[in-house]
Amino acid sequence: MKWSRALLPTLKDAPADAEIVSHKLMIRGGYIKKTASGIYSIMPIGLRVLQKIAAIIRDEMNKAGAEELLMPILSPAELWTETGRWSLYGKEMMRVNDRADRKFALGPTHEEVITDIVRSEVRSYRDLPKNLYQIQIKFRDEIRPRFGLIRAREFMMKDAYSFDRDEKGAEAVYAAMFKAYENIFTRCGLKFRAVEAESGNIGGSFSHEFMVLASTGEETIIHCEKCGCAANRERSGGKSGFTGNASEAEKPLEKVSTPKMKSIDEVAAFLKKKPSELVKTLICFVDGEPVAVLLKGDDDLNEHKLKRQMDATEVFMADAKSVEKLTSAPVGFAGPAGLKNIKIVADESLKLMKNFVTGANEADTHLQNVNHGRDFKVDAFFDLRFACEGDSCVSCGHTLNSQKGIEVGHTFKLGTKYTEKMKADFLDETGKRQTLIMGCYGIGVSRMMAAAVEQCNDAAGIIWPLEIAPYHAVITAINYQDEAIKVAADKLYGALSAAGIEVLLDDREMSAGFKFKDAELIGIPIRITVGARGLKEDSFEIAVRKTKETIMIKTGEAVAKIKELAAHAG
RNA sequence: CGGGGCGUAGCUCAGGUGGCUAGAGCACUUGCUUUGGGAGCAAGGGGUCGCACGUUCAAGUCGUGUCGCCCCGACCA
Repeated sequence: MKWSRALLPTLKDAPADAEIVSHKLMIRGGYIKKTASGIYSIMPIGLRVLQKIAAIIRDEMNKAGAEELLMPILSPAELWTETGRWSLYGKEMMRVNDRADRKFALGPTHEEVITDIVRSEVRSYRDLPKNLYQIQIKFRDEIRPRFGLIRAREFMMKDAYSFDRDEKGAEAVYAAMFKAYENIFTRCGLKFRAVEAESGNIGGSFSHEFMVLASTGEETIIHCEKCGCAANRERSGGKSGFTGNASEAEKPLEKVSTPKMKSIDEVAAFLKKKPSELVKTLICFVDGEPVAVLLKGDDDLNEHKLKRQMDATEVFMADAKSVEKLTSAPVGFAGPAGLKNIKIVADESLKLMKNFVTGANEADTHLQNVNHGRDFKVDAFFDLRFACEGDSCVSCGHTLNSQKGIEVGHTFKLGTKYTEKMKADFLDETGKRQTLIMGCYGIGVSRMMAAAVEQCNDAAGIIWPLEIAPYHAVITAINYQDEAIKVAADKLYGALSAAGIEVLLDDREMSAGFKFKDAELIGIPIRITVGARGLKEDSFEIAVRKTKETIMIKTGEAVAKIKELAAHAG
């Protein structure tokens, strides 16, 4: 492609509304253009990247025995009603009515649709297993779209759905998908980590997330270098090194005035204590019931753990009004002692604590030397805190590290969650009706493009891994108006194209510096400079974007060298 | 949905206590010069100042409403 003919608008300044590096660089590099909030047009070179990622995904999915299909973007309300998700999904699912006023959803995911297809076509164990996938636009009306393609409302997704006759089969396909995912991210040239995860809205029994590692990622991964286990911060159950003071004698309860001290840090500083000597009391609603949750002052509540431990479907923090009503004190002064009509659950660390500080359920007042058993009764102890760096690994005891990542893939073992409700079953060898066992496997294709940029960039711009770069090479023709340069550049362009190298020829009437900056901004892995200086020596200059390494090469050897570089860069 | 902010040229942004013809840089067009790190000179084109209503002799500027966009939070691939 000749640059002068491409729609490839680069920008010196990033638009004011771009916040993170991938968003800025993709807009500046002409990869994407915002059409509405959270809705982007993919510009030509952006599409090239997306298609390369998609091609790798297709290849690995096909190799793993999956079969591609394409489902409609609109799905009828009736299917969603069958699983209950028409009402459960909430506003994130965009709903539309057709001319006859029939209700449809803009597909945020396709479990219902695929299950409907499979239940009507699969009747016998002989038809199993099945693993079907599509690469398609999804729409989720996000509460707050942000970060460009990282959290867009409309996005490209690969979603696969497997159907098996038994657990053994389901686990085998899950393992195959896991392996395929590892291959996909590796082939795309990305550093990533697979972690244990919460299954969230989709549901199911277990699940993994695939994180592209990037310091700017929103997700926190807790992992163990020694045994290799890794989990999303929400899921991770590290053991804290907290030893407590359980052997201390119980001291008499004491009321202290703490005017306007609401936060743990304020109270701790005021009482000259460490935050870990305080206990925070959080009022939550667990399936509508108020619950007081106690944690060591420097720990944070992991609501997912609370939800799981209490076998609840919905957990949220109480609003200020409810807190005041339940504790008869303003927010910031809640404590377990004296609480009535409310269940009290505590993190396990409290077992090790004596003579701690809590709120007094009274404005501007805290209690010192509080002890459970004596001053209040804990209904249950659970692991409720967020694991953090420095905790020790539950499986091997080694110290845990944390990393930031961007979630680009998610695999779920769904079991019969959908197939049961939708009566998707088959007859086994004995003629008995059995429910299909399902799994689902997603990759955010467009998010992956953004995550790659987030992982691979420098001050000058994007640094694409070769496998997903829009072009392998760019020929920067300095002064293309000069006949000798034009001839040399055109010849090289033709030779590279013939050799299967995807190459962009910068034939614009721009100054050299401008073209260099543009080439670096859009992130093409290999740049070949064709200019008078090199031609005098019958040479071109080759520059590798990633290493900034430059070499002079005789014009006749350029194609071979570039082919070699392209092969190695991967 | 709660809190905050912003809408002026393709992009970044001035102007804002009302005042006559709305500005700058970058980008764009033409010409000349230039050509190995975001070139120089000259001449140009481009705006219903988000939209509506109101106040006023007069609104980019003040008021009300509305729409859009962004940030923080709750929520999430």
